[in-house]
Amino acid sequence: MSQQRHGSTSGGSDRANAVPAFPDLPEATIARLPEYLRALHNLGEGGADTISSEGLAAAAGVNSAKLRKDLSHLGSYGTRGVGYDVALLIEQIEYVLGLDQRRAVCLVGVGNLGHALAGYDGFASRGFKIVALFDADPTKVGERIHGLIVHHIDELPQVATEETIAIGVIATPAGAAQAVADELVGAGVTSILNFAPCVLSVPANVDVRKVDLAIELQILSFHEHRKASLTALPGGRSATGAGNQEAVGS
Amino acid sequence: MSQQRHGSTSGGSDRANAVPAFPDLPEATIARLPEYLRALHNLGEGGADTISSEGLAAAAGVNSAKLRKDLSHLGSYGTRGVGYDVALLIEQIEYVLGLDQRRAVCLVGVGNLGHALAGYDGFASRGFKIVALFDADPTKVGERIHGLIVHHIDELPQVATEETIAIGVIATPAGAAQAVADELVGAGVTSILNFAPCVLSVPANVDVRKVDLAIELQILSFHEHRKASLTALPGGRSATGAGNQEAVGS
DNA sequence: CGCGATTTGTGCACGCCTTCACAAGCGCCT
DNA sequence: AGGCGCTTGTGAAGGCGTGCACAAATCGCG
Ligand SMILES: NC(=O)c1ccc[n+]([C@@H]2O[C@H](COP(=O)([O-])OP(=O)(O)OC[C@H]3O[C@@H](n4cnc5c(N)ncnc54)[C@H](O)[C@@H]3O)[C@@H](O)[C@H]2O)c1
Ligand SMILES: NC(=O)c1ccc[n+]([C@@H]2O[C@H](COP(=O)([O-])OP(=O)(O)OC[C@H]3O[C@@H](n4cnc5c(N)ncnc54)[C@H](O)[C@@H]3O)[C@@H](O)[C@H]2O)c1
Repeated sequence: MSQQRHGSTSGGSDRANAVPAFPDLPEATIARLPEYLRALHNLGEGGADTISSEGLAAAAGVNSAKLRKDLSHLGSYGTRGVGYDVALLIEQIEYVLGLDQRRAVCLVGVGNLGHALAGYDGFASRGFKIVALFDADPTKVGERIHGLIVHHIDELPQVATEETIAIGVIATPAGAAQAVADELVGAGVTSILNFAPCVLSVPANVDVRKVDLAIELQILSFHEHRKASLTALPGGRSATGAGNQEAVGS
Repeated sequence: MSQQRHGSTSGGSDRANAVPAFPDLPEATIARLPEYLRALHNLGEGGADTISSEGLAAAAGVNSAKLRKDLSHLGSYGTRGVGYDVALLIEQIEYVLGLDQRRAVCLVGVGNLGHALAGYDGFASRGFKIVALFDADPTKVGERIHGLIVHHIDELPQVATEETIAIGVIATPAGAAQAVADELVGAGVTSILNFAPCVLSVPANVDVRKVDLAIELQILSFHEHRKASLTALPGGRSATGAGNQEAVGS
């Protein structure tokens, strides 16, 4: 989820002022919208014109009531007795998420992980485009990866003036992440996706999301540990095929 | 996953010190423990013997009250007026997370991403060890990556009998993920970390966590969209920056 | 034209999580 | 010994999210 909400915790005003184009969606809802969107695309390719909340919920791995409530936050785009128009709903969700406008992404740290990310087509397929790669290692600068040339990190300000970069992805070692974040912020980046295992400090108007594999594994480890300590008296396995899924979370 | 929240283990049994099966920690707390652990290791290397909740909270990017409440769930390992003993707390958290026992991990799908994951030392540094790599592509089988040989996916059952594999990591295309998950479950894996953008269906006793880059980017995109539609100017800068994605309980 | 089947949208209750605020505990200094 | 400052641990309040259950809305059909 997001770490820094709107900065004003004590500011009494707020509330109901923001009427830009859409209401303030619950953070939990926002985190699920991309999942719905993916499910909708799959369904659309399967030839479905409309889909019920039950069906879409199953495809997205969530409760149908939750899905309906989530979608109700965007407005009423369903038809009672029928379901949701797949194409219309895709359009709406993409609009709310701001996916209708191409967003420029830059990637800093073209190492093991960065290399994989640079070639990931999951970026482009959702309106994101990697416009620049950066690294501090002179031996990597100039290298061509998936059609992009690796720039030196010092060139970031200049590249940023040529093209407005909204999102920066950090794939450097943890020790360099804060410095990189500072440079990204200085270059005008307002959203950061951080793969380095460390806490980043950024201005309040910058959003940071973190992906940490080690944390995911440790959470799984805890559940393994717990499961192992319950084997004494398991009480039976339920063979339900119910899928259960952790969300990301945010 | 299932939520058994009956009062089963309640009662007045206070297992304040040491060992056995532990209380049910809130899922939110579990997700933060690894972050505390990382911060503690950093602090420990910095030479600190004790750390206050305020200091540790800052290092982990959370509220200090939250941190204290989280730690209180594990028992009382702090000293009022002084703080927490770094080494002791590390030991306790590692125990609770089950990191004191080495957990065998296997990785399925040695492509772009899988290749990077196979070489990631963030696994080993927390008690995890990749014991096997699998892929379906005959041209990749036999390849040696970071000291490990890539096996064909069909060999999974056999390898699993040689070594108990607790955790499986899926880094295949989405279309193959469910089939791979089924095979992992069949081989006795009870925890899965899924990088493929799809919903997995597994038995109730298997935990699944999902990491989806595209979702992270889309959430950032939403906030970009929102920020762009607000022409107001924000205020100061805050020093928080933890990212944390949350999720629902397993 | 009305009726039943179907599905959305939502009021409501419940439980989890966060955060505040403070008493209790601990060490140190005088 | 006693006071004082510092820090933990926690009770309580409030907010957020979830899921149930149902009224309202819509379609198809006789
Ligand atoms: N490899 C993985 O599977 C994986 C998984 C999860 C998280 N991570 C994390 O992602 C980060 C990168 O991992 P990796 O395995 O790719 O490491 P890596 O060492 O292979 O790559 C790091 C890259 O960052 C570059 N770099 C270093 N300092 C820089 C700076 N100041 N500015 C720009 N570039 C700089 C290096 O030159 C190198 O190319 C690490 O923080 C790691 O913990 C890696
Ligand atoms: N590359 C990235 O940066 C990135 C980032 C996030 C998520 N992902 C996701 O991770 C997954 C892998 O991405 P990638 O870029 O490495 O793809 P890739 O095509 O490079 O690698 C996929 C690998 O899986 C193997 N494979 C296919 N079917 C298999 C099966 N049934 N059993 C075992 N192995 C099988 C393929 O042979 C291939 O080696 C995809 O689902 C992708 O969406 C990738």
